[in-house]
Amino acid sequence: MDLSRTRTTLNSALSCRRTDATTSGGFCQDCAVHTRAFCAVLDDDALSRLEQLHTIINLESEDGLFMEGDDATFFFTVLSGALRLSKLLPDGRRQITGFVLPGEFIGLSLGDIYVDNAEALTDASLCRFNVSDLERIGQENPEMDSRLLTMTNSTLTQARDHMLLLGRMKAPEKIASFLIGLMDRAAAADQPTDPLRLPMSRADIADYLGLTIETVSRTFTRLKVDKVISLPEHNRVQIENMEALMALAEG
Amino acid sequence: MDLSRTRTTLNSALSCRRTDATTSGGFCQDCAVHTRAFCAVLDDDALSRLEQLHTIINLESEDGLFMEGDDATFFFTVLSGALRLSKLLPDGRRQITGFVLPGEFIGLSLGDIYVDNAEALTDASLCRFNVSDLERIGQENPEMDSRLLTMTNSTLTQARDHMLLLGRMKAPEKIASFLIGLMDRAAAADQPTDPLRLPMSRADIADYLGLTIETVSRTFTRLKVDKVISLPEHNRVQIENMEALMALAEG
DNA sequence: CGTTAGCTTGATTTTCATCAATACTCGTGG
DNA sequence: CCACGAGTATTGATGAAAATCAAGCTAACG
Repeated sequence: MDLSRTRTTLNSALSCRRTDATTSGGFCQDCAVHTRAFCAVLDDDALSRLEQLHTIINLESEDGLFMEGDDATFFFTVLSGALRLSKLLPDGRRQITGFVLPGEFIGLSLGDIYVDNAEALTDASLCRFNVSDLERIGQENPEMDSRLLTMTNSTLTQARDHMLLLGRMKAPEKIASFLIGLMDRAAAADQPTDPLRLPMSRADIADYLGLTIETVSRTFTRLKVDKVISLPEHNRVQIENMEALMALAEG
Repeated sequence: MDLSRTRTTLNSALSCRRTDATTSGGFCQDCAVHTRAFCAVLDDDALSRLEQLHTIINLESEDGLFMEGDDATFFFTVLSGALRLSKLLPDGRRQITGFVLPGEFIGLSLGDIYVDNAEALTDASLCRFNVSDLERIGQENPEMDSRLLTMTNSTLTQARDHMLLLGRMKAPEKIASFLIGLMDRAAAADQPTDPLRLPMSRADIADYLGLTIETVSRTFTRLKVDKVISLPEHNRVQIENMEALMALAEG
């Protein structure tokens, strides 16, 4: 098992390239995710206060946003790109607990520290707030907590589905479920699904599905041989037989 | 794999023994969990409205409360006992996604149907509300959503910890983590930890940890042989070497 | 007691991880 | 433009962990 990951130094949020609200020239009304993010339910008053408080953060692929154990000072909404959340065992074994897509948020913590690692999967931009500012706005805008509750509950539902996958599915079922889930999300975001782009490495897929990269690779070639998918490029998948894929995903 | 589970008919919430608010004679102030449950943050006014709306449900061990796909009409707070939440694959493979203890709630759904199965692990009593009633109270009492958010977030954190266990831990590590977690929860609830009671069967433990009952059993005896634990009874565990157990749990 | 459900133990098989080598991709510099 | 090298992916051979198959055992209950 690769121990180097535990030693990898991740950038702290503070060291990322940053554009503040006044120079970014962006307003919430123009924001790419303003209809989907937690702030979509806020009125103009609250929104204009958020505008004063936000900072735009730009990450490059593989940049770290925060690590497990860091002070949970900030709360982020993803504007573009994708991030991964992960947890590590002391010996470096890694489990990716989820991918975070535009409109979704990161960094809502229980106590005062983050409970997982967040890293950019692709180049990404985020909208950052101080947790304390956000709490203040939340107290004055009850609809915000309601919205955060709905979004958190949705994430919890996904987490439980993923627990079924991790605990009870075999490798081919895991891969099939993964591809279908990815396709659904791409379709929902009006991104091409034919072929489908894999924005993450084999290592990321393995650590998401509780497998090794070798098993991921072997399972892809197995599906290829069986004419269920084809792989025009290493990070593009063409689904050739959707019925077969769905049959696999269902167990 | 045992297919019989998918055919098992579970009682619907409607068929459970029920005591309504007037005959139960219970008031929120006297409730065993009134300092811990979601309703702890409500003022006297809201509480007295809840009193009018609640119904006490009593379950016996192994009774079903609801199944995945049922209309999500009700929301429940556990007053006593414990329940399990689970998800099934079509062929009967089961993953237990969590145990629900007194003070915690069940049945907050995304859409209009439940996304998992809820069954009593032990005899249990619950406080039941109509989701629609609760939503009304919530709109008038913003602190309720804030409380539900905190509790849901806490459950999500547990779920992610469990994903690390399911995806990356070996059987002995899973069992050790499980025992430590159980001990912490028992200690937090002022229940005896010496020996520690296992309120669930080997099958439940297996389906919670993503193992088979045979592997659970073998791992227990392995820990016993290694003098890490002893098993005075099938459902009591005595931790003999806490250091060794914690070392295992950490990987 | 006898029966049954739940638990343990043993033998064998399967799946996936590990170890090891090879190929592909892409960027860099000769 | 091609050679080189690093990182990533694939493929192959082997091994280990856990599942499966199959008896027994134990404890609880009529």
